[in-house]
Amino acid sequence: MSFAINSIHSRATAQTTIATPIGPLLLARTAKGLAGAWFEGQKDHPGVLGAPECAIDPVLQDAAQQLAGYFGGTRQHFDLPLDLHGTAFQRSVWQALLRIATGKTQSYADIARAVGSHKAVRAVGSAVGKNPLSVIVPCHRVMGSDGSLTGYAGGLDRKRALLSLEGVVV
Amino acid sequence: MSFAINSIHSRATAQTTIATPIGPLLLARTAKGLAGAWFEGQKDHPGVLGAPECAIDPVLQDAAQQLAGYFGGTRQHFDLPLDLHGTAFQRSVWQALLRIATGKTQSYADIARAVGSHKAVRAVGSAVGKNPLSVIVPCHRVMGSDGSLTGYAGGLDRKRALLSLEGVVV
DNA sequence: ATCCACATGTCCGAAAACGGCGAGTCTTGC
DNA sequence: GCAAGACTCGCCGTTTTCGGACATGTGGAT
Repeated sequence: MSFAINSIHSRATAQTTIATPIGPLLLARTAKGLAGAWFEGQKDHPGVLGAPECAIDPVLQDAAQQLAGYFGGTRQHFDLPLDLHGTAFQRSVWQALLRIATGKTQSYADIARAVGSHKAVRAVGSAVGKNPLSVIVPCHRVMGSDGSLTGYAGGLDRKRALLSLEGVVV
Repeated sequence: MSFAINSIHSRATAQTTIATPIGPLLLARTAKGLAGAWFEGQKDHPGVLGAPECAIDPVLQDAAQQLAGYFGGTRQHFDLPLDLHGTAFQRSVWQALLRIATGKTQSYADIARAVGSHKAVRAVGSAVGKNPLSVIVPCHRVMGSDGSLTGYAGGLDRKRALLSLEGVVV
């Protein structure tokens, strides 16, 4: 097995796996901030990371605590240094996701409008699907224009659970 | 809730509800004339209209008075400006209805012949069923070829009552 | 280099379903 | 026999549904 240059595998400086109500979540950081959060079995889960397992890393520890607050229902948004790697288009999509408030949802078309090209709906779809920071970058708040629960790299059950936790009725 | 462009909801300029022996009748007008008359509980009753409730509108007042005369048995036909919206076929059917005299009846096949396509009997049926001006456009004067009382958007009881008021024996 | 597959949404045409019917057949019950 | 139902099928405008084409950015396969 080989990994692309500059992938998370070569950049990660620390990692840890925390428990959540919807399954273990692997957190990874780089020198610049939190760079990855994948549920077990998730589509882009990197598998074994070369980085040292380190539960006392300040960023990871902070993330774990904020996530605990989120799943406990007491925290509405995250405040962490993020290191998002992707194309310019993907980053603008992910930024748009970060602007969706907890408990709200938007459609893929809404995001497309927000990033300036209202017809790039499918492109938005694949960009959303490649979000490296589950939960923290709230890609679960994106639904079809007709209100349908379209897809989620971590499985639709998790998407439903997250939305329901935020008080959204599906 | 949203309404189709160009529906009665966006065109109505005034409305009122009058009492009749067979239940409340909602009247609505547009700039061009009387455009709607629906009994309470009728199939296509538009529900709440956005138009201002206005009992002293000249057209509505005139309509109310003529209807009072009709239900009192002293008036045989109406003389009002009408604004009928529908497809070309529907309008031709409604025009044919207007030519049926009080106290007379015709069959759906008769109407089909009258509008030129003697085989479009079922099509006539649905057009008649969509008549927006109950009583005034006398869709209640249409019966099955065998004399049966087929259907009425406001309920068969009302159809029976109107015909009986006009002296038709069912 | 090219092609394909995607966590979509909009539009347009074709096809099918749906009636406030009517005429023709067949089946009952006298 | 013979009338009054029950059933079938054709008829036609309207409405609803369905399927394909298209627009778009990226990554992986060929």
